Amino acid sequence: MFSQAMQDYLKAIYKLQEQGGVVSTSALAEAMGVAAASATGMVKKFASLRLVRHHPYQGVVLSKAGEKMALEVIRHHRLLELYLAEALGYTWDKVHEEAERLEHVISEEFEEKIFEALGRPTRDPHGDPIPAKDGTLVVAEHDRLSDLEPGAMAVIRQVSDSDAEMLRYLGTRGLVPDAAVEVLDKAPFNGPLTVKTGETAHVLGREVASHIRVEARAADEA
Amino acid sequence: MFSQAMQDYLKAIYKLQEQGGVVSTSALAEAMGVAAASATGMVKKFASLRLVRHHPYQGVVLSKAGEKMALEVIRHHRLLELYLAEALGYTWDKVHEEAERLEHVISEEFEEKIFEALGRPTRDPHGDPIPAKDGTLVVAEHDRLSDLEPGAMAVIRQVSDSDAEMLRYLGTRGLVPDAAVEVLDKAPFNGPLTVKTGETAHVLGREVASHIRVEARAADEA
DNA sequence: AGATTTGTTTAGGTTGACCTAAAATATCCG
DNA sequence: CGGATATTTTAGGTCAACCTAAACAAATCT
Repeated sequence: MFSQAMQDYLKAIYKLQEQGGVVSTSALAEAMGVAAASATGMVKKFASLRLVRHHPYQGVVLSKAGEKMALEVIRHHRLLELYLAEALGYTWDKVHEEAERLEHVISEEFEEKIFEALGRPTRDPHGDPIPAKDGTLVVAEHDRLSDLEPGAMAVIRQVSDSDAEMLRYLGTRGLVPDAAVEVLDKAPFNGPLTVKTGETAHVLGREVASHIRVEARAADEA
Repeated sequence: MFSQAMQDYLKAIYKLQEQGGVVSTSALAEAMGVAAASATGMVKKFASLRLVRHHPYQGVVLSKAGEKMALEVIRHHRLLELYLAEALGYTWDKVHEEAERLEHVISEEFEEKIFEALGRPTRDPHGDPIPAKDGTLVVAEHDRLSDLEPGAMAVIRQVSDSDAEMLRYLGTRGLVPDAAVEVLDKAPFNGPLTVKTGETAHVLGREVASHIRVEARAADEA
């Protein structure tokens, strides 16, 4: 019985850890949209619950238990996104927000039901891996756009009839187009992504039907 | 932006009003499982928001606005129950609990999607009417078991392969079998319900496939 | 190394929803 | 009618999650 707030904090720590490596209290506060003091308080609580290890000024690290809890929430989130899109015909730009609220209240049974209904998927619509029930998560090489080589091509599965909608959605995921620049600045190359329609292709190790393509280019080409 | 607690209070007031007529603060507290003082506080808040009219010692009455909000939550609840059962294969005994949590977080869009997916239903699996989006609710004659004439017959739609499960579920809804006695004590007749299997029939104004039947009998017959 | 900048924590306060105990106010009944 | 009983409200407190402002500690720059 962990509060919604706690679940959100765990998820945020996990995501920051995944991207940045070191997670400072202030980065956490920033990500959560709360004051630094609030993050400190929550970190102390987590530390006392052994969900994180905390070395002041050096960041927090999720313990095995903490990571597992974070992954449970993320599993819920990704399964929900997929379910909303596939089963209820949500457009991708709406899926995230709805899943954000539902992820905290669905039962294990609900999770199980949609998991089965979707045919036991292992990746969500954007190619992000869905953690297993046991807290296992396999992150493949080149899973993230920011890991792509210059000139590599990433194809994102079709979302809806409206490309604009999908792009807006990807924007909220920090990928395209504004946020992409930000993400890519930390990547091995620098430069804008160009976005245009394409056709079916293999993407991130998996064949998908698609008509939208995200091309990564080196900065000088732009 | 009304809190989950407030939504639950509104729903509780609505239900009490529907059954009992007069809703005292203590009855509300009882229904909500909180101390009387807590109910008083919430009632005062509602009164200041013009969601209820409150005449101390004479009970609270939902205003038009309050009733509309209550019905929105109930609509969510009933649509969810139906969806969980029909689309995800939930057994009836699990449906209520899950809907109870989901009802507070789904968006209007989610509501709309499942409403359409279900073919714009007007009644939930137990025959309870589903309020319309605009807060309209038609309560047909004899909609409730407790309104039935002695000897009348109510058929409840099939739930799962396990009759026991369904009966347990109905129990939580205050209908069968323990709770039924309580409800029926306030009804025009007195006595136990006998519950046994039957076959397809018209029920509460609507034809349903069923193999479970709830028979209401007058006390002297029992 | 010392001072400034940056990041972190502490101290103290607010809010919403709850609680218990005590006080106030109706209702009921002889 | 007046007191016993029941209901309702007030008063004061707790807890979780947030806040601001101030104190403190580390890192960084010259």
